[in-house]
Amino acid sequence: MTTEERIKLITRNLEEVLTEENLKELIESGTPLRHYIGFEISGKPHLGSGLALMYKIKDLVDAGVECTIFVADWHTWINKKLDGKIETIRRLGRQFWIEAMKAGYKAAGGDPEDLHFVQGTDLYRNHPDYWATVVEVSQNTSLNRMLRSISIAGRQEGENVDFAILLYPAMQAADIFALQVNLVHAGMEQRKAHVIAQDTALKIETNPLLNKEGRKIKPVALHNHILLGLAKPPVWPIPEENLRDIKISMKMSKSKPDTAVFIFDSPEEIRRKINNAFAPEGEVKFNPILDWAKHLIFYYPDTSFTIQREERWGGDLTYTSYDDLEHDYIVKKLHPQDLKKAVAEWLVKTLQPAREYFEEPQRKKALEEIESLTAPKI
RNA sequence: CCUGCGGUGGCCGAAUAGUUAGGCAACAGACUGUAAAUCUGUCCAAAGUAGGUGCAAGUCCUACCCGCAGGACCA
Repeated sequence: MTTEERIKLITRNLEEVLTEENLKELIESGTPLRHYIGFEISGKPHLGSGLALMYKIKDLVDAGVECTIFVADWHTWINKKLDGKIETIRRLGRQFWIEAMKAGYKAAGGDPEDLHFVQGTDLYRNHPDYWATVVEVSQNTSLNRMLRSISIAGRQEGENVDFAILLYPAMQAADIFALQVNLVHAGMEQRKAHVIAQDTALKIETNPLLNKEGRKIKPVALHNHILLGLAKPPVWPIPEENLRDIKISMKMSKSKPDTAVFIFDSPEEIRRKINNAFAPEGEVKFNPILDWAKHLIFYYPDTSFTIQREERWGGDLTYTSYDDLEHDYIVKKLHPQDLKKAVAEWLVKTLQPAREYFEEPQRKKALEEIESLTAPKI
C-alpha cells in the first residue's frame, strides 16, 4: 500500500484531520502508526460509539495501524457515572465495555482479535511517571482553557462541577503520551482535548511522543462526524448561523434513549425509534435519517442500497451513492417513510452480529447490570 | 470558620401559614403515506434531612446536609 493509499484509507469519511501534513510526515518518517480511542464506561454504546467509530477503526487496521481501545475507567469515575464507584466501573469496563466494543467491531465487519484493549487503571499502575506527565500538561495549559475544555466530559462551562473535572482534560492528554500513540481518534466533541495534547506535546519532558528518529512530535488527531440524534431540534427551522452548534448539541443522548439507537437494541426497538424520528420531507439540512444513511449505510464507496416500496408508491429504488439518494429525497421522489423503513431494516441486519454476541449469558448479564445502573429514575 | 441567599414533579418554575399554579417533557387519539406542526385528551407529585411551634406549615423556629455569592484566616 502506498503512502497516498494509506492516507486515503485512514482519513476517508472523517470530519476533520489535524493535520494531514503531519500525518503524511509521520508515515513518511517510517514511524509505526499507533492509534488509540478512549471511551467512558457510561452506558450502552450507540451507533456513534459502537458502529461509526468502529468502521473507522476497521479502516485503520486495514491500513496497518496498531489500534488500541482505551477503557477510561478513571475518567468515568471522575465524571461520576454508573454508581460512582471506581470498583464497579473498573469491573464493568472489563465485563461489559470491552465486550461491547468487540460486538460493535464485529458488526462493522472486523475481527476483534485485531484490537488491543488497555484499561486506565492498568496504564497508570504500569507508568508511575504518568502523573508527572499530568503535571506537565497542566503546567502548559491555562486554567481558563481547562475550564473551557470540560465540554469533552459532557459538561458545560459554568455548570456546577467539582474540581476533579479539571483533571479530566489533563489526564486525557497524558493518556496519549503514556500510551505512546501518534494517531488519536474520537468524535468531533473531543477535539479540545486533542488540541491540548498537540499544544503540549513538544513541551513535556516526561513520556514525550517520539518519531522513529527520536524527535518529539505532536499526535495526529482524527475526528469522526457526530451522528445526529433522532429528536426534533428545539428551534425549527434552524437559523442558518446556528446550524453547526445545533447539530453538535443534537447528538444522540443516553439520557434520552429514544434519540439514539444502541447497538444491542432489538429489531422492534430499532423500528420503533426510527419510525418516531424527526424527518421532514425534502429537508436535508437537518435530517437524522439522511445523516445516518450517509455516514453509516454509504460508508463504503461501493455500497448498493435498495429501498423497498409498494407498487402504488412507485416500486423499489436502488442507490449506489448517497448523493443520488439525497437528490431524490430533495425532489421528494423518495418519501421519508420508505427511507425510514429501509434504514431500520439495514440497522436490524447490520447490528445482528452485535446482538448475537451478547446473547452469551455472561455478557448478557453484564448488559443487564449496565442497564440497571443507567436506567432513568422514575 | 463566619455572613447572606437558595434547595418544590423527569426538567423549569409560582403561591399574604389555611385544602389542585403554570409551562416543558412524556403518553394516547385526530390529521398528515413518516416524523414534525396543529387540535383533543391523559397521567404524574413533591416539598433537602431531622425535630419544633400552630387548629393548620412548602410557607414560622432550631439543627444538620448540599449549592451559590461574599468575607475571615493567610504567623
